[in-house]
Amino acid sequence: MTTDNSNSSSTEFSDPIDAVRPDDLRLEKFLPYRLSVLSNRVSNAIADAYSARFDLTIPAWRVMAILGRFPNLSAADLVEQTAMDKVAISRAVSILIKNDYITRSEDLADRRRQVLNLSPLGRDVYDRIVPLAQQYENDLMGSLSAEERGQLDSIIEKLMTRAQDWANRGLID
Amino acid sequence: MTTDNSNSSSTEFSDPIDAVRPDDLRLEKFLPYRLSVLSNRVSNAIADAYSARFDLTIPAWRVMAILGRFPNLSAADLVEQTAMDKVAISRAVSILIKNDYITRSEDLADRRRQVLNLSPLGRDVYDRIVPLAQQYENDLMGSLSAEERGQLDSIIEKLMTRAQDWANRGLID
DNA sequence: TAAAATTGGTTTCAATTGTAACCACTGCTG
DNA sequence: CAGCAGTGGTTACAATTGAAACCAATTTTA
Repeated sequence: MTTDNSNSSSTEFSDPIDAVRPDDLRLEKFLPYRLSVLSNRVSNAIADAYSARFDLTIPAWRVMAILGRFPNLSAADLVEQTAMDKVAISRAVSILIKNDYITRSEDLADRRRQVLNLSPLGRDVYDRIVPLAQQYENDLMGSLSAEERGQLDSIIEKLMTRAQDWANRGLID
Repeated sequence: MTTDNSNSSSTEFSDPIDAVRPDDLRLEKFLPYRLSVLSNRVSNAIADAYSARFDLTIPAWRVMAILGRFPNLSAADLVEQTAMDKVAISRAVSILIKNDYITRSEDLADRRRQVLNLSPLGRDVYDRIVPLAQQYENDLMGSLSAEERGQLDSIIEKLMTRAQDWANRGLID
């Protein structure tokens, strides 16, 4: 019920704002901008929560989130799973090891690889951080209807694919 | 259906998380994570385009986007319009002045303020950048149906509001 | 009307992040 | 096998970003 001002999607300007040049860009309606603001707000809030309670950065938390589900991964495996790059992983891992949240052991079969796992302490933290994360997620999702949640899911998927295409081939024009 | 019976506002944690291990968290379904990945992909692609063609960073571009629509703003006005902070604005402005994309003049009424405007060159660049930005936006939106575009608009609005609430009051728990 | 507090904006310094170079090891090719 | 390309991971260094201190002009207030 709160939702509607009329259909705000299309591009009609009957603006009161006199003499708006036809091709001005309205930043506040520009999707890349809005995504960026939204994502930053969300990430900052969560980053604060994690760092205050567990002394964890977001990259480090991501690594833990993956290791909690999938034991015995290497750094390279983490790169695959997290959309983070090698360097970020390497730094996150070294922090986590310093905190005794994860353990690192050599892979005997391939002495370049290191097998990573949550330590008992790390598992502990993981078990406490996951509900916190879920709380944030639920709170966020709680502002949407069940229907909207479904829509959002599929919309993000589509946008993600398109943006990925850009990275691969660039914007075609 | 799944996620809520608790009205999102309330503060009840009656969770029997005593002996029960929390569910694993699936990072790839976690909204904050997905937003972050999506936003980064989009921003990076666009940042590359801008910097390659106009030697502009995203913050600088944002400042131009606003000044193109609203002349005679001060840095403080820009802070209001862009969700960027003072420092970022100050840096963007100084780059833009160095490039001769904008002009800065003293406000006689208040000698702390500086009135900013696009220079003729800046207006020129603006007129070329806006269509490029719109092309990206259209391409992104092109992956959605008209209906989805409307849904996305209102969903973002809601999420934005919720995330803003966090910033103000923190997650209530 | 002289402090004191506020506002506009910049500078400084530390922390974060990205890029490239790098070392150690593996695996292939000849 | 020797040599060389590729992989796993870290290090070094530059660029970006954020937080706090700061200067100058303005407003408040006692």
